[in-house]
Amino acid sequence: MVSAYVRSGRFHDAINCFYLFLLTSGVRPDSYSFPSVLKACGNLVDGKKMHCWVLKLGFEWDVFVAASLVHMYSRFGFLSAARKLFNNMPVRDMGSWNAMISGFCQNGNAAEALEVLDEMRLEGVKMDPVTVSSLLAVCSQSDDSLSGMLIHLYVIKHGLECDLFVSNALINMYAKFGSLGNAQRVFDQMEVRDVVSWNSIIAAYEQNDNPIIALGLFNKMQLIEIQPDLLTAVSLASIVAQLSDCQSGRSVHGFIVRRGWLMEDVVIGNAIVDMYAKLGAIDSARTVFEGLPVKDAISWNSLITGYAQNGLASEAIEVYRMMEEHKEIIPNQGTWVSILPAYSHVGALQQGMRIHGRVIKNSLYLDVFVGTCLVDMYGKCGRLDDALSLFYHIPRMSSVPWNAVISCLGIHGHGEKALKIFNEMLVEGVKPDHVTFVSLLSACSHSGLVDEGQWCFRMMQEEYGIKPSLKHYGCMVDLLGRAGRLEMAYNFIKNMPIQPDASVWGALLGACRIHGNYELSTFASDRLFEVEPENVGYYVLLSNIYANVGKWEDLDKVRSLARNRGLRKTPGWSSIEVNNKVDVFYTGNQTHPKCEEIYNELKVLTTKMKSLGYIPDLSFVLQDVEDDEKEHILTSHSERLAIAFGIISTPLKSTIRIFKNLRVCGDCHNATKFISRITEREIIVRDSNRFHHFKDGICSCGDYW
DNA sequence: CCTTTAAGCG
Repeated sequence: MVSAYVRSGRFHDAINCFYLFLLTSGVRPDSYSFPSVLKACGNLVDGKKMHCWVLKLGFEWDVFVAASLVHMYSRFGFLSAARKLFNNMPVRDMGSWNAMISGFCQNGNAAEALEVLDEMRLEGVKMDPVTVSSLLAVCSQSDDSLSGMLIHLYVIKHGLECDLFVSNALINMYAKFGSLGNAQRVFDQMEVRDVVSWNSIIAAYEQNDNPIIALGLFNKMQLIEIQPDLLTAVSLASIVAQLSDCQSGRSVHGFIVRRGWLMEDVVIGNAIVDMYAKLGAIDSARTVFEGLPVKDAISWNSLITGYAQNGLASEAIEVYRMMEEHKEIIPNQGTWVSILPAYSHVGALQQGMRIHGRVIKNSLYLDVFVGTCLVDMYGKCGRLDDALSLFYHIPRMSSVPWNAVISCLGIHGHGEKALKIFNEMLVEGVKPDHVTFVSLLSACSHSGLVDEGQWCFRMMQEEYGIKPSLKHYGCMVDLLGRAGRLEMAYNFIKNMPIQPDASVWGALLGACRIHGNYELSTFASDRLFEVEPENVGYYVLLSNIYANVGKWEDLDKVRSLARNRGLRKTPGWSSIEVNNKVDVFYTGNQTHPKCEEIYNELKVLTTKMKSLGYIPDLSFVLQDVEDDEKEHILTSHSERLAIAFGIISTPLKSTIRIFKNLRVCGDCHNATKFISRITEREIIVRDSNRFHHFKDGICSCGDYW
């Protein structure tokens, strides 16, 4: 009975059953029941108590029972207790060694496990399939490919390859290391394969971004009538998400529901939540999440990430708030990595800093993922200095934190500094990847560093053998175009070895907007509407160009073109965080509780601005209306409402941080310069493109934007 | 008695 409970994972029931038996029946347990119940204890916590019972009933000389105790203690990481028992063992068989080693392996304690292994070798005891399987698992967990390969050599030398467990462990290990060839070779050599073998090889391809081969293997597995289990389904969910196959997603969901697995195991539920989120069906993800009988931290993390990745940052923040209300759910590293990007996205600095505090409390501040998210958060919330000093305190062996800090410097317009940090990266021996160069090129383009950008683009290909992607090309067009070299940018596009996409033509069109090139903008927009006719942003951009040069008929044409395609202008909004709360303003907003005060403040400001020489630039208004009306439209732009709200709601002369979902309008940019001078405040505006730091009537970007 | 496969995040 006890062992039946253990096999089905009901450890509490196993232990309770054992105690009931012990205390009521008066019959001595035998040497078979103790090992089972000790295994249950190893999965929970009260092993000490059970150890007492072993001693009380005189079972400590039983080899099996003693080995179980050793395993339990080494699994908890109680080195000395395990060792003491081990040294006192009457007989040391293979099982005792394995008990000790596997305990450490299951604990993730690779170093200890390998130490015991050395000892075992010194005593002339050879590894058996059990030892090997345990060790291979821990090598893959701890990324120790060297030890893993050595063990594989041992396996070949001693003919252990034919063992099912050993082969399965090898497939898993090679999958973890990304060597799919080796994993496949082991799989092909196997004479007998069980469901674990199939799951392992399917997961190998699925986890290494090869969903098509993974799916093929799944079909093969069904053909030879191996029944898929829960773990197969977990891989399957990820496969269909990678293939963005919504319909198959629904089938996988149905398959799992029919088998009742969704109610049985939280892991598969989480996998389905993640699958729907990745397929963009965030509402389905929410529904599955709500229906889960048990939710753990990963369930919550998956939903938060799902919202954040679908661009729904406020929903992600709301879900995190709900998660905090469930005291029994303890947020972990994954939670911070899910929620921090959402805070970055809306500029919720104060809330992000609260997370920073918790991260330090949980000693997770040295985690590369969390550290990178924090750097990104500080950078994107306008605290560049904090982002930089934090960067130097987190591990930076991989390119990931470097990419984040370079990108932050770029959006703040510090191109030179970004290049300097890139140089530091090379000096420290960190290899740049394709993301590094996207960050770097965009940093150059924001700062007008044309030559440096071209140098980076060449170096990327010649020294690092990275083939430029559309993102890189887009950055280059932006770099040349912004700097006014429109002809060069256009020739650059013509010479591209791959088909330019909308982002590339969009960069050219954006440059035309800045430099007012009517002819080229017409040409660029024609190409643009061929490849991406449904992006409303480009119609607005083109309207801006036409309005600027007074081509009202052309503007009307663009408008009706967009209208005929059923497109509506993305509403502009700006947000500001005051007292841990994010307020959002839409252009022309009349519903905010402080609405009247905001418009009054703007009226007062505008008068002062005009006396200092501010002239509204009416060319930024797309509507063909009277000048008075145009001026009013400019004044009610969302960024201006947010700034005015900031002025009346925060202490005098304190810094104001604004977020805008689209690009800041040129007139608002000019106006903010005046406002910063009048109110003696630093005003930091982050728009969809970059940061603008306004202070004493000037902007850090030097109007290069 | 001791052995293999699990979901989220840059």
